[in-house]
Amino acid sequence: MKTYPHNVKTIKSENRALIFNYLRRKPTSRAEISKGSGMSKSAVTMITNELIHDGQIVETNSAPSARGRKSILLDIVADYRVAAGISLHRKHIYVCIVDLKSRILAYASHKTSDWNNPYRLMDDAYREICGFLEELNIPKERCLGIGVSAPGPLDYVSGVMMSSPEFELFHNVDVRSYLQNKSGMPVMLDNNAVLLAMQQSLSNQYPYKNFIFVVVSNGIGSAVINNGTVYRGFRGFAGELGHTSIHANGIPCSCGNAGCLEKYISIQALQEKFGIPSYEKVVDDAYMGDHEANRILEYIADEFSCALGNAINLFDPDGVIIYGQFSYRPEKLFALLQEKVNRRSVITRTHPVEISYSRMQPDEASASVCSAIINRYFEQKL
Amino acid sequence: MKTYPHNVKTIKSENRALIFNYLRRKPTSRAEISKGSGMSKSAVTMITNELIHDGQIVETNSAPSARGRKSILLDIVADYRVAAGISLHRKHIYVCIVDLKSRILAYASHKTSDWNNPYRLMDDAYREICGFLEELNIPKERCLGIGVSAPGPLDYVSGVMMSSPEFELFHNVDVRSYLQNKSGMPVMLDNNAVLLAMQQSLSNQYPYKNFIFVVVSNGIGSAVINNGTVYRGFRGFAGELGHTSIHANGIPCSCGNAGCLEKYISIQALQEKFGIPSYEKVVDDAYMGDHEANRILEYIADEFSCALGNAINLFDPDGVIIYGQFSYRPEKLFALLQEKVNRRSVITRTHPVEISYSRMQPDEASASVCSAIINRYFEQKL
DNA sequence: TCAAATTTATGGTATAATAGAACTAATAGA
DNA sequence: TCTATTAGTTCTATTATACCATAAATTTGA
Repeated sequence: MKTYPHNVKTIKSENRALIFNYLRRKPTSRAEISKGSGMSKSAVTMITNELIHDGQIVETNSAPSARGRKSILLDIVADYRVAAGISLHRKHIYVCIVDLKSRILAYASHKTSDWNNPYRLMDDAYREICGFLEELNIPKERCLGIGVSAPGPLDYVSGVMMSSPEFELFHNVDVRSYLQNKSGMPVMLDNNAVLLAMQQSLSNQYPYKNFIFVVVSNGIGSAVINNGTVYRGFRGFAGELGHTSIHANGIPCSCGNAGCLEKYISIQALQEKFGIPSYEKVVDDAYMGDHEANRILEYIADEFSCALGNAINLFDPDGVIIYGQFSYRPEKLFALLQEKVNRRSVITRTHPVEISYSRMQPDEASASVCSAIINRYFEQKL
Repeated sequence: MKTYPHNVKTIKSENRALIFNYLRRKPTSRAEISKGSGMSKSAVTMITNELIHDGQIVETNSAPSARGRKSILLDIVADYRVAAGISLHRKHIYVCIVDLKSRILAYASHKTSDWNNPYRLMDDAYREICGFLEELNIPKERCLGIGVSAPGPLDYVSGVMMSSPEFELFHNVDVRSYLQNKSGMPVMLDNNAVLLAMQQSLSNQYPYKNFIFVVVSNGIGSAVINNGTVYRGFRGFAGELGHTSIHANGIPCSCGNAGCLEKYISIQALQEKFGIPSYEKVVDDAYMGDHEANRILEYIADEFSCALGNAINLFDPDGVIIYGQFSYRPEKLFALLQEKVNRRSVITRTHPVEISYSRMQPDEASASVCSAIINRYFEQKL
């Protein structure tokens, strides 16, 4: 249900966003954009020339063509703007400056146990951002804003972090207001699974149009990308895969539910159940043919496939991408997962649903903290 | 990721759709539409006058106002167009003609066991539709198309029914092509849960913006409405709640999975487990204070709340609406469900998620078979 | 009863954006 | 060098809206 009207002015900004959606994936010619998007050539010319004039895009080399005049590729000007990012993790905090192509221009990572004062933490991070911008000689006006990522429950609409077991001391910290007032820049708070999924969606590593992105670390979070946009639900809390129950009367979880996936396949859970030293060790042993190690992988695949199968049955994706822990030598586990998911999910009877591991590089993942800010720029809802 | 461009012409059709979205809910004045939608008064006047001229809407009585000129309410002309519907159930087939306000103008229901020849079935249904149109003196041109609903797995994009345990003999029946060729009208095939959810969404019975609609009959299906539109997933198979597993190693299901919700709370399952004569009897007994009957309700709520909690954790809705079987004297069961879901779902820690039973009337539900066709008309993507 | 205030609806004009056609530019191959 | 082909630009007609002024209808209160 669309509640905003369209007028002559919105046309242009929507079409501009459409053009950016091509360019940010790869350099593209005017002709190709016109054909792909359905816009007239003249409209594409008009908009792109304006963007060139502004310095937002440039003409790069020309692309070979079978016959006729070569096309001139247009490309994003990566450093037209930058974005700052603050990534909160359980044991460290990561601060970075990122360009429009998600390349990291500056970063720092600090260990921290000082969760007592989230405001001081934000102060420090903001000071660091200012320092980076100065070093890079980038005036504040060229910084689009600050993206903040956190693993815990948060309200992305209001920009407030809620209390969680992991971040005990973050009781309704209004990250957005605080940082926005301090910096005078737009601030966007988001869940790290959502941000990573956005980044993955853009990376073209997998061709999925509708995928579930699962982040396995201490907890298990997820996000769903539906035709290129994040499925948010009512308040943006969608995707709590880790607290999905696979045993209605199973192991009690701190969340109040019983049988939560996290209680079965998180590293902590595996350590408790099997006494393993590390997941990597188990995988290495499994490849060496160790029976017990293979049994553990089988167990993980069994439990995980149940939760994944459920999510697939509900979301009907064309792919599932798993990020984090299980990406270590993933072939063996993923073969098992695929097989078991195929058995469990009725959706896979109608079309294949590929279970893949994320090939995102560490720096891409780090840069993802800015992806909401950068997306906002490219949408240019002027 | 929008892939169609906007031009001067699309503006108008989108704004017209915006106006219809107000009018189909309730009669509304031009002024109110203008304020609510953000469109200028002149644009609203322009479009509505055109629609009046076409006979698509009319001015009705004027609405009282505190001060100043009374506003003139505009209303849909319900019989400007009609839609035909064919609803396939396991043991009967339902055929109807519906107006733009989802009022049933003609209908018939037939018992049938003749699933041997789905084409003859469609032939019969289409003949009946033609008969109805003749009786009602409605020329074929005024019929928007034929909506077809079925409970089994189907591809709404291509309009093909797939084989399922319930409809064994429907092996890839191309309902759309067959009926479209026969009738020369647009044909839309859809899942009955989706159609009911669309109808519910329009009915304004509940204020939810993002709800999960669950249909409990022989199987358990569901559909998710996200900001007024159906969440479809990759190929429209989303919402297989009934084959969501709540016991990873539970009762084997014909779908290949184990522990599917259907295997626990479907009437058949309850009869097998508890030997009950009918669900209604159990409920009546429970209200009379019967201990065993209350135990059964508790059991249902336990199992159901697990699947619902999972779906809520994944979709983050503001409400869940349950339709069908459990709507019989629902207060007792729904109180239990609400309590258990609140315990199981982490989402309910952040905002309330109401578990309600659908108050849709039987005729509304029957008319829902046409809701995709009618929605298509009101969207008027000209 | 009548004027002021208020709200609804309409009409005219300026503006913005696109489509489409005609045109120029560049390129490969015969 | 000529031709077919594709890329990109420019100009004009079209279309839809916003904005402003105005008209119409209604209530309030003097």
